[in-house]
Amino acid sequence: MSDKRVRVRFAPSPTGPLHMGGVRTALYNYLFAKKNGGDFILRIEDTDSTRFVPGAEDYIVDAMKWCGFEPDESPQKGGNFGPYVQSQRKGIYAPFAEKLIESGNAYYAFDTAEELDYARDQAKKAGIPSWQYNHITRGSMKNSISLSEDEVKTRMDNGEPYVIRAKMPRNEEVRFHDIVRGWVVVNTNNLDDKVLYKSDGMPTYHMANIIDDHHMEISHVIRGEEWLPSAPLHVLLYRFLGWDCPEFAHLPLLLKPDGNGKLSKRDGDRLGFPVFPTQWNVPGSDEVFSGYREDGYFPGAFVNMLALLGWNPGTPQEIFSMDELIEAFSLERVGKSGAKYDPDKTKWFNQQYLRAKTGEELAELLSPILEENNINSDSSFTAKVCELMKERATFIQDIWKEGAYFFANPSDFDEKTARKKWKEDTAEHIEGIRAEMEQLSDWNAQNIETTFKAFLEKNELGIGKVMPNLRLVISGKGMGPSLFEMMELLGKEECLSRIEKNAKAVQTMKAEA
RNA sequence: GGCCCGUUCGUCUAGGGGUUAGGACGCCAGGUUUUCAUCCUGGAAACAGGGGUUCGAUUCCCCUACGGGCUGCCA
Repeated sequence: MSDKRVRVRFAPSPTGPLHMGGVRTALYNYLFAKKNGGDFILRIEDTDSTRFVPGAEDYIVDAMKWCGFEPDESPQKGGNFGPYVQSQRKGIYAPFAEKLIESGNAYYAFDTAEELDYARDQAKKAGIPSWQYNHITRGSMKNSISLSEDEVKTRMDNGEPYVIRAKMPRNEEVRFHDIVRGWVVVNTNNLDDKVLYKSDGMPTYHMANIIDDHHMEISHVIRGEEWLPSAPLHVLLYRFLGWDCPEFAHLPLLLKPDGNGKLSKRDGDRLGFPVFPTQWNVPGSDEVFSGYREDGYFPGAFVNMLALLGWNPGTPQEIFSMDELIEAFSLERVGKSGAKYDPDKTKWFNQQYLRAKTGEELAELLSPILEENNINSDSSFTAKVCELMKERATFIQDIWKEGAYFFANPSDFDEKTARKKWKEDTAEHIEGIRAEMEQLSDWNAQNIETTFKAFLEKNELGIGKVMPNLRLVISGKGMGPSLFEMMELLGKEECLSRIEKNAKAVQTMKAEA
């Protein structure tokens, strides 16, 4: 590693929402930059105007913000190396393409899309699965190497569309070091003459990438493994232009939890988990892709999970704040092999994060859900409910789903409990308990429990015979947190009224069954 | 097909020439609990295969198999 300032970039193309693999790439870039006191840059690579999707860029920015990390330089924020959108940098690329032509490392090519298709088609018929535009085939195509100087000039003068292709050297070993993978060696004979500059006047990724990374003084290129095959081309391009090559780190891919292949956007809704950080509504259609945010995950839990998918700190620690991640992160500890995504582990992370929050924090997060359900609840009461419920919840919604009875008298009663536990004499016992409790002046869990147990003893009743039924009339459920604490929280008046009202309701339900 | 990358429990992974191959998720069993959850204890569960090198290989090398990526005027 050189003594240059660390500057890294995350460079998505605005062709859709950023999926979790992309978020992880961005995260690793961010962690690496912050760990090394450097800059994290967001650059939008929109050189393919045909694939532009409205809203995608905003989505990317918002999603990163939700995840808890933001670029130091970006289209929104600006910076000293802008603009940060490639379509706005259009003018700077052409001279470098021309420079490559002059130095003999690139050439003009006039082949039309149809002609290229034809060549590929012919090759396929001859049993060659993938035809390449390379040192073998370029002589038989229409380009400034195969054509005479005059003909090239004529075509150009006539305004015939052309592209600029890189001219791969023959039989040369390209070696480069990858921080994750070590030395990678490729022979140029296996490389094709990639298009660098398109006929629409825009550079391709390969060209734009190299030029921008150089001008933006990017020190480390941290990107997905899918770029590994084109890295030798990039190394060559730096060399042709006489520029220093940044360090490379190619990250392993995120794989589908089932079967094979890399995680793709349709896997989530197929397998029941989001692949996107936040929900994505496909523009101009009703299609919606679910997001971690909307599904109730904490951004910290999501990011924590993602950080550990392909990287590990070398210690048993699993729960990390963003600052701790920055402190612990290093590219050397990034794994080499693809990681199958495990939705269960993500849930576990969320549970850990939920449990670490205070009742007050959870109450704050629960309040919109209460509002949706037209519940008006005192915030300190809500906080106590959250405190009591959080041990058995994975998501904030669980607190509502499992504990709605704290906020309103239940109208449904667990059938299984009613069927198995509610006997002919139950109503009588419940009423007896109610009467005893009515006498209680100091309403707290301890006293409620004492009173309850005294009643059992006096009437020689087993705890299992009465308690589930009492829980049933208080909460409508067969299980949940400590019954006495629950009753304390609900208050004397509410409990007594529920016992009376709900015992009758259960009785009726039994009779009807 | 070609090129490149990879391969430790089901999954995420630690480790690394001599280890009872460690942890986490999930799973199972027991304990705690009025119940569910939590929590505690325990359990099943892995070095892809074959050749080398070596006193010794899961670890180093080679081959095979398998997996993945790339193979566009997409990024």
